[in-house]
Amino acid sequence: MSTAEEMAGGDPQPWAEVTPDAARRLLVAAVEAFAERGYHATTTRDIAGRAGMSPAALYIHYKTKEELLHRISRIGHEKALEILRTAARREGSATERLTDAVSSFVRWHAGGRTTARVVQYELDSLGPDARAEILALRRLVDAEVRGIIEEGAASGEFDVLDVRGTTLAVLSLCIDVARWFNVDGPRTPEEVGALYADLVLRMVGAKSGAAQK
Amino acid sequence: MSTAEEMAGGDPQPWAEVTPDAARRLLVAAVEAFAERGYHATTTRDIAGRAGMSPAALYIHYKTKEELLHRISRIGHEKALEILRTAARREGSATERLTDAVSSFVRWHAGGRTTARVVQYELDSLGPDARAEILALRRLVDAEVRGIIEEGAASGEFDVLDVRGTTLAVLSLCIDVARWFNVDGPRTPEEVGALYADLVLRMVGAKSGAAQK
DNA sequence: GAGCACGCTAAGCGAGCGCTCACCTTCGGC
DNA sequence: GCCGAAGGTGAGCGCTCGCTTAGCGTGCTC
Repeated sequence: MSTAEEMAGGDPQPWAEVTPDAARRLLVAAVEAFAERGYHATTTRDIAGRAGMSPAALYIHYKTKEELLHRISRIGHEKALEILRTAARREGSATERLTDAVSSFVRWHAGGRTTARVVQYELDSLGPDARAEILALRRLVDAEVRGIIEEGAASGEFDVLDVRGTTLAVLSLCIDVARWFNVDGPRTPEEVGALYADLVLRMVGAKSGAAQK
Repeated sequence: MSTAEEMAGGDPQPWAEVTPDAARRLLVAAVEAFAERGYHATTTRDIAGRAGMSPAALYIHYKTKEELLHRISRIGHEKALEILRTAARREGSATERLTDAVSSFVRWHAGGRTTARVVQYELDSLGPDARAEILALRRLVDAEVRGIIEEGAASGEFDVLDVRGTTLAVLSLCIDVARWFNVDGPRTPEEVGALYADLVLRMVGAKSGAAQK
């Protein structure tokens, strides 16, 4: 929730839907800790400490440590899905919508890298029920991107041999940004978003010459 | 070291450089356990149990649990680097060498997903010294791929705006295969390798019409 | 065939884990 | 001004963790 995240395209009012205030502070602390050290290497004492509370306070708002991860993961996936839906359902050609989808999705992963890391890489730490729920959200994410690519391919705007495989690769490329992106590195989230949108248009064989912007 | 990994393009004699036999069995058990549950969620008792030994046996061959991860990571990165070097330094055009590099690199990540997962995703679990050593290997990996792309761009074979950014994206795409690839899924490592080689050629704007194979 | 290095085990240590419990504040309603 | 609910704390329980230590069997050496 620090300034870096907000400046870099993150939500200006992140986790606003989490109430009361103490529960939100704990959740934000958990996001930071999970992103830094991973779920299993994070202790409940660490989370409570970051939120300025005693270890016991965590259990007033959350039943277990896993429930914290579950809540983070669900809210994060819903946010990711919303970003892609907005891009997929706006006006414009498949090329424009794919550009919008990739650049905004990448901006979210780069700018909110802390959150995105937890959302994308701690899925296996959830129990079976929670994981199944999150996997359903991921299928919706996949469907949004696949929809754009299918439409572009059907209209002749794109040139794609394997729609499912290409969709997988596009999402994979975007998601992996959360692994390598460095806030102190040479690229801003906006730059990476623009670069990746161009690369993805090339991958789908979009007709417009994105090669020479 | 199971059949699936060997059939799918993995090393037929994996971890042969690790001796004595008991040390290799422990290391193979650790790879499996780390890949399944992650480093921090894996106990030394679990590793020893998989290798058919008592927990104490681990400490005869390795000083700590982290030394196991360090050894796995270094051997894995050396193997990955060797794969890319072989492709980068063979005869042929930049297009041919990039195709070779991507398809073999992807085959390794898909076929040896167990190993690749540990190698690519447990880097943060290492201590500062070990992590620095591994990061040096990763820079060599990056340099091999960047070299091919630079040569293709210089000769006019490729059309690339941002060589460093494109290199990053290509490697990112390949590495993320270890996250999503499923041995029981619909695609073989060879199919993913071929698909990804085609997508990467599109990303670098290779002149040859890979779009219509 | 005695001596011994080596590989391994059974038992367990100190520490830190997730989580609980008894109790303490604060504060709005009447 | 009293009261109960809501939200917090300090202490600590039971457990499992990474790792150690004392001792045992086995096979090689001479």
